[in-house]
Amino acid sequence: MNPSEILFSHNLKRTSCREGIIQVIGSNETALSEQEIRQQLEGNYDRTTYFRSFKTLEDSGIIHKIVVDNQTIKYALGAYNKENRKHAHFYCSKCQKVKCMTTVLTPEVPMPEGYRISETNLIIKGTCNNCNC
Amino acid sequence: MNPSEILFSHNLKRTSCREGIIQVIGSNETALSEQEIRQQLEGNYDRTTYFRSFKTLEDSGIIHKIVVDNQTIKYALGAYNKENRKHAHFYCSKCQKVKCMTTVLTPEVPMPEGYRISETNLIIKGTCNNCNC
DNA sequence: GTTTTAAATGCAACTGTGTTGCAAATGTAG
DNA sequence: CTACATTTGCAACACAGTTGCATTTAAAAC
Ligand SMILES: [Mn+2]
Ligand SMILES: [Mn+2]
Ligand SMILES: [Zn+2]
Ligand SMILES: [Zn+2]
Repeated sequence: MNPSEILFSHNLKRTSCREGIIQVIGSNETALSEQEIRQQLEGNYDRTTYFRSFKTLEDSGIIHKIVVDNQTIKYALGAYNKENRKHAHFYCSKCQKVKCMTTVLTPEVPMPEGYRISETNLIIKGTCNNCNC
Repeated sequence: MNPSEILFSHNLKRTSCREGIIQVIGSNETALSEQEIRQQLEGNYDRTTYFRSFKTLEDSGIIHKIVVDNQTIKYALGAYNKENRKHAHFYCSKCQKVKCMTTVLTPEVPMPEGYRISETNLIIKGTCNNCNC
């Protein structure tokens, strides 16, 4: 599916900003920050528009947001794997890239009595296969 | 150990701001944000001083920082349990409190060839035992 | 194709976090 | 008490995030 079809299938208006964001994120191996997306995007959209677009796209599940730390936020396509499970994310402290580790699922955590889990986020930091050569 | 002794044992100057931060964090069950710490602290310190104090205290391992999302940052005492292992953190989306789950260790994650892990963060979101009554 | 309307965008203004440089204040060792 | 290195306060700045409102636009209705 191309960006336009993706938006249509989620009952979202097909605006150039949204299509551009999906297109750029979809053509990268690693997750991208707002700045990186903006640099790869032709149209010059307002910051507000980016944030509202990210929110809309995230709410619909077209993209997902990865919070590495309070200064490092990245976006990638999709949200779940085939089994509707969430995956871990890897942050390389050398190249600063964030990769969706689709083979590493977030763990089922045994919680003390009384706690209910809605979401589990697993962020792994280290150096990636590229940077360890 | 009281705040003054903690600072001394880490070769840090015993300033009132640092002692206050340690004291406030140490007397709370859950992790605290900068604002919450400031509210419970008597002295009126500059924001810069807080941030530099947090950094110093974190670098020395006296406190640890918990990044729930890019808008929610909390601080708690300590950094490791007895076995020098890191624990998971629980964020309650009802009461917004963050709790160190010292019984839940961060998992040993099996990574693909070539990746080296330096740190693993596990953030669990849901509702806590207090809010589920 | 034109009209209509709800939704998306741009802009201005604002909050909050994080960061730096530098002068003044302070903790600590001698 | 004195001297000195460290910490602090202040000013200035960078940048993420958020809101209200007027304008523009997508897409449905005609
Ligand atoms: Mn991912
Ligand atoms: Mn903790
Ligand atoms: Zn790398
Ligand atoms: Zn709660």
